[in-house]
Amino acid sequence: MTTFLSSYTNSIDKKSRVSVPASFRAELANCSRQTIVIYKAVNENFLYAWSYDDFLEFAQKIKKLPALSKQRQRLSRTILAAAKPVQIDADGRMVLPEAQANALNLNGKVMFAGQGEYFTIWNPEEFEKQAEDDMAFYDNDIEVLNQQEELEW
Amino acid sequence: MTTFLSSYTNSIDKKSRVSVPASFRAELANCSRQTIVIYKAVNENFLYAWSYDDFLEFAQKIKKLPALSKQRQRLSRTILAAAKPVQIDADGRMVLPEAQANALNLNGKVMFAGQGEYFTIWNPEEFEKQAEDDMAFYDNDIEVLNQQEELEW
DNA sequence: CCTTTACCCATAAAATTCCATATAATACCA
DNA sequence: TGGTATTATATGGAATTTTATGGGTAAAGG
Repeated sequence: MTTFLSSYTNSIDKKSRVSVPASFRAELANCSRQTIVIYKAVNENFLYAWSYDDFLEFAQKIKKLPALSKQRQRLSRTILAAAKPVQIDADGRMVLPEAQANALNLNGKVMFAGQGEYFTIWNPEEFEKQAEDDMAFYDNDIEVLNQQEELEW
Repeated sequence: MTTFLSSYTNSIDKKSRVSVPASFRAELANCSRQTIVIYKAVNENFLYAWSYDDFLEFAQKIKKLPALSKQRQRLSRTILAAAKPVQIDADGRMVLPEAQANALNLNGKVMFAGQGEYFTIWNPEEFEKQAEDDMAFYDNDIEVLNQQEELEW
């Protein structure tokens, strides 16, 4: 299973190209294609990015909802219909889809944050703010994680 | 399971390289890769260092939370995105990530402290201070340990 | 056509590998 | 057991490779 770790900040050029961090590319190497599926987090200012393979697996969860249910209708619209597959070129770069790049209000720099089986894409300054907010929850979150650990035994 | 014991102080050079203590390298020998995952302890002045394998196991706990939940978002941002995997080279050295090295305020020396399935990385002087502080809690901590022992029998 | 997208190449900077050596630890042997 | 040879470890620096990134050009598509 893919595991993206660490974070990186790269430049975005006039053609909307950014280098995908080398370590992320290495993670993708054993996937069936060098394609990343990107969609915007609802009510948040970052993008989700999955390997094509893992995104399909994630999409299964949505597919399991009754085919014509309202929930499925809505989720497949906000996630599946919004998802853009982008290819990684021979130089290890991808082109950020216009609409999604605009949503991030970028200033020449793009930040990639490894978050396990997916990574997220940010305006670097925005990520900094978010990180500060996250700290307020840290102790509590760790507590929950520890409790989960106990349950497993 | 990996068990790091003892402590060592080595030099850090201009290129931010430090030798990983030989006994720690021996401990890592049966891991799938000679990679250490490093991340800074929150609100403390030392770094955690895990074998790649053991860190992935830890990451599993985070991955078990629902993929798009707020809690998982926060934990994976503060821990997974902050975690830097570093390779051990043929000479037994690793490069300390810049941001994390800065956080330790190093003066040419790095201290490694084996703490069981992970080890920690310190500014040697800082570790000395910490050791003194720890002494104040010693009697009480041993008490807790004894109680846990009784429960297990 | 003209615009966008995919390829290809070039290069600077950064990261990694390779080699060389001093020192410390260990093994060997008289 | 004392002394010496051998090996392992830590560490400095040079050489090589990888990465990120800019620009050009051909192909594709409207």
